[in-house]
Amino acid sequence: MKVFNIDHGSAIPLHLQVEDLLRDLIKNPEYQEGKLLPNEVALAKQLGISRNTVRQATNKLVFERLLVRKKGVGTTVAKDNITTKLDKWSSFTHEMGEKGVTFRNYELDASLVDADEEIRRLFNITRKSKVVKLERLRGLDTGPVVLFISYFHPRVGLTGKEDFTQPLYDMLERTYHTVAAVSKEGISAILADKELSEKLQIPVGDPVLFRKRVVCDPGGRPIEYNLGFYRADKFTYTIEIERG
Amino acid sequence: MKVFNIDHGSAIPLHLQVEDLLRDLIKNPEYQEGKLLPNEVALAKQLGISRNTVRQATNKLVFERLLVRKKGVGTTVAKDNITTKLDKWSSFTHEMGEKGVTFRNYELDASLVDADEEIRRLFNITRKSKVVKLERLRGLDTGPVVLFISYFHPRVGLTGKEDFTQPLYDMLERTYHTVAAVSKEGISAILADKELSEKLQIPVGDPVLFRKRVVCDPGGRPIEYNLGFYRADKFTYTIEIERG
DNA sequence: TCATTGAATATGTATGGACATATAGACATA
DNA sequence: TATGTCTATATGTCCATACATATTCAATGA
Repeated sequence: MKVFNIDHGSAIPLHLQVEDLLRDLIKNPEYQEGKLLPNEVALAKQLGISRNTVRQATNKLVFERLLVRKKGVGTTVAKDNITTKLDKWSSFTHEMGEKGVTFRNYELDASLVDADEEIRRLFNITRKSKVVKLERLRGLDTGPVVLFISYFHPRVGLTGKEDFTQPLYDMLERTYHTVAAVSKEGISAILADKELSEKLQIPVGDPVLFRKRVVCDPGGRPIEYNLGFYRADKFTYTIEIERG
Repeated sequence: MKVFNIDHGSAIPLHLQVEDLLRDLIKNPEYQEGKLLPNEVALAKQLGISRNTVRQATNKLVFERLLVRKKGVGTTVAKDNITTKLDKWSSFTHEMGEKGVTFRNYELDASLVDADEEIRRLFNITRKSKVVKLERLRGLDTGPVVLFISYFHPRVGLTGKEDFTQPLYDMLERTYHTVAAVSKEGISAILADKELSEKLQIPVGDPVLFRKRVVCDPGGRPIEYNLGFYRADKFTYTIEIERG
């Protein structure tokens, strides 16, 4: 059993230490299955801090809907988080597979990079945090069609050394227990710059379909920020209606 | 100027009273434009409560990203919330308008109903809450194409008496200051039951494209739960790829 | 047997105080 | 002019304490 300790001398605020400690603690299967967490008073005493500080930490997890407090009973790990798991969510690979189209990777590169301001805000992480960046150039046998650039939230725990050739969301679910449930996305069109033209093998200035996508887990917490650049001549992402 | 008062005798917890008070307060344009809110110590003193209670209230709004606290400076209303407002988000009416297709309403009915369990969980509201339900049957001149059923979060403030013939998200933004920024959606296919077949004017058992959509404001808070039932023979919602 | 009471226990609410730390502005200095 | 320093101010962190209220369960009593 892991020993939980609080460092009163540390520069890290106590409530943040407790928060991390709790995040670790509730990974334990018995808590996942519904066991009551140590009660606030006991936990405070055990850690040598005040109950208020414990609450400050748990408050955050409660807000994130990781924990559920019940007056007179105790605190447990939330069962099935927030949004009804939507009926269908499929990765790009699956969508294409269902259409009978086979994709291949032209380039694939993963690395650990600093998070820029946009990503920091989106993921709500600090300046010091590193994120895994995944760049994938994918297409048909006849040539590349789409360039994906993905950034993953540190919470997921990727190292950048993973095998990214398998379907991404399957891998996240199986290996990292991270379920991609919903996404927010916006679509617009841009012109190909030099880099895009080279990668997608189109002239500079050609139209490119640009899709931003934030993939979230069932609790609505972001796990991936994904930029997709599609050859507009090869790919349409539309709502279509036939005239009656 | 509205007088803010706290009722110590009320059954409603003080921090909730303060929370409501703040929600009202920050609707004031000067705060929307960045003016510092009254500082915590002064506010506590003015309301005759402790600073911690004030913080308990502001904490919630900070969590919701409505407020931003800055150490040594003060607290302000959050400017442009959370997710980078995605580049493009358009309502169904707009999407169709851009394609040069004109839609008409075949049926339109709004009412106040009890929220079922799914909606309560999605909106995080209590059993007692009523929600506005909007049912719209829309289509081309040649016949109905899609049945929309929408539920609106009570926070939006709809009564059910609104003019729903105008574009929905425009109306929400202009009249209710609710910005629909992002949505989460899932798509699946179902078979038409009796009700659907009658409304969409198709045989029972015909395929129907079923779309669940949760529309959220820029802070990620749900404002609408939307079910869309599309005639699959008239409407496709797809990712298409052309063979090279 | 069954309903009521009451104790134990957990979270919910609220107070009041203390010191730490980041910020902006005024001021003094090189 | 540029730089550093001091200070007032506001939030950040943390504590000890008290009482309210919901829940559970065992003991009690009709």
